[in-house]
Amino acid sequence: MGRPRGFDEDQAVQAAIGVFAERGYDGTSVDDLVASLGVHRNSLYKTFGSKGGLYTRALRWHVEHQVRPLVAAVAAAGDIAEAMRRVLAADAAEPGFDLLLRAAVERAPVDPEIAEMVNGCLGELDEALGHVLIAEQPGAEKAARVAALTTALTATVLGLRLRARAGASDTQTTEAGGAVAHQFSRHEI
Amino acid sequence: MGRPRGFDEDQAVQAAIGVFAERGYDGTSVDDLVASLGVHRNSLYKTFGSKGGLYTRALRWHVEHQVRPLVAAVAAAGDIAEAMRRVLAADAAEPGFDLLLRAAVERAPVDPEIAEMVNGCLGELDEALGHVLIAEQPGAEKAARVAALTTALTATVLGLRLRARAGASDTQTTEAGGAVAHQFSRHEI
DNA sequence: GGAATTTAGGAACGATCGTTCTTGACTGGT
DNA sequence: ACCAGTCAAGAACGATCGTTCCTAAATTCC
Repeated sequence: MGRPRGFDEDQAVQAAIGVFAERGYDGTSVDDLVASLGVHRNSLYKTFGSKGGLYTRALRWHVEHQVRPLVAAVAAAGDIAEAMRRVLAADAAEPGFDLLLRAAVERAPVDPEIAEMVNGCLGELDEALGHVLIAEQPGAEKAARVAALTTALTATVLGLRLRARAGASDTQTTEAGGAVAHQFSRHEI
Repeated sequence: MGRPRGFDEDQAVQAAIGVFAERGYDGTSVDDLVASLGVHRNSLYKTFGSKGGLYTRALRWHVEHQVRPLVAAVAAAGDIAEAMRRVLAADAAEPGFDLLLRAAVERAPVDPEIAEMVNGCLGELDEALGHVLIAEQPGAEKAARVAALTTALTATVLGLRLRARAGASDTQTTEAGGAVAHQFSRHEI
């Protein structure tokens, strides 16, 4: 059935995640991708259709294989402090969720498909944090309030990573995460 | 002293803020700027030096004239709920702080001058929230804990605006802001 | 009313953008 | 062995990128 491929598709997608996360969509050229992925132009277009197609594939892979496990780890945490610690630890290490962050800022507003993936993923994180919050505060039945708080907590996580990217120190973000977790855990919500 | 200018410099900078905030740095071409600012190429380069120079000027103006008043309004708020309301209201309206958000994500990591401006501005927001927090909780002397909490609160604000950009509804972000403010205000920190 | 000086208006630069085409190398099925 | 089909390699496409150059128009100073 023809000549076999000289590259692994998933491996190429993973490399694309790193490049897009670092330089952004508009800041990444096809030449950059060709050089970083080890996949030649023709194969790239044959396999992914376009630069945008590769980006969508990369974000999908990122969400499903890198962010989803992080969400699962958060959902399995015993308390908010532990959940916060896990999400910030995964954030500081590779691969984190930098591509999701950048996609939310620069692609979601102009690409409905990207927006749907981003919001779906953030919604899952909301849910995970909600489970931890409810398990920790068994007396709180007000689902609406929990939902609002989890939205805020997810926003805090995103914002802390954003500040880390912009130059904030690891200790600053770690302490901030711990402080907000403490604030949420020692009183009822 | 030569032919007078056919454009207002501050007005051009303000227009640039809008364009850069909407399309990002790499997503904005000089042709876009020429068309949106009503300033012709030669004048643009004569006045601002380069695309990057104009971006720096735009961000500086944004921080000093648009974000700073917002920070002042936050600092003057009576409690965290009011501060949160003010920051989210200014966020939903024009001009908000979208350029600061985008700069933090896509320019601060690669441009030290931008990083310094962004972090300085976020630090001011931290301070403003810290004042409100301390005034509200007069018994809390632990400055370190307040600093960590304000870092987290600033991150929450950034994250909520990020989610709004990505498609979250106004009510969702508003309720989230209210919920987190409530969480911070009705117990001591 | 020139001379000097500054801006506006565009054409034009080389470089790079995303994408396509051409050619040859390599494979499985008959 | 040969044909059909897939992939690699790279040249090449028109368009657009950020930037510069040249000329004409408009102002102040003498």
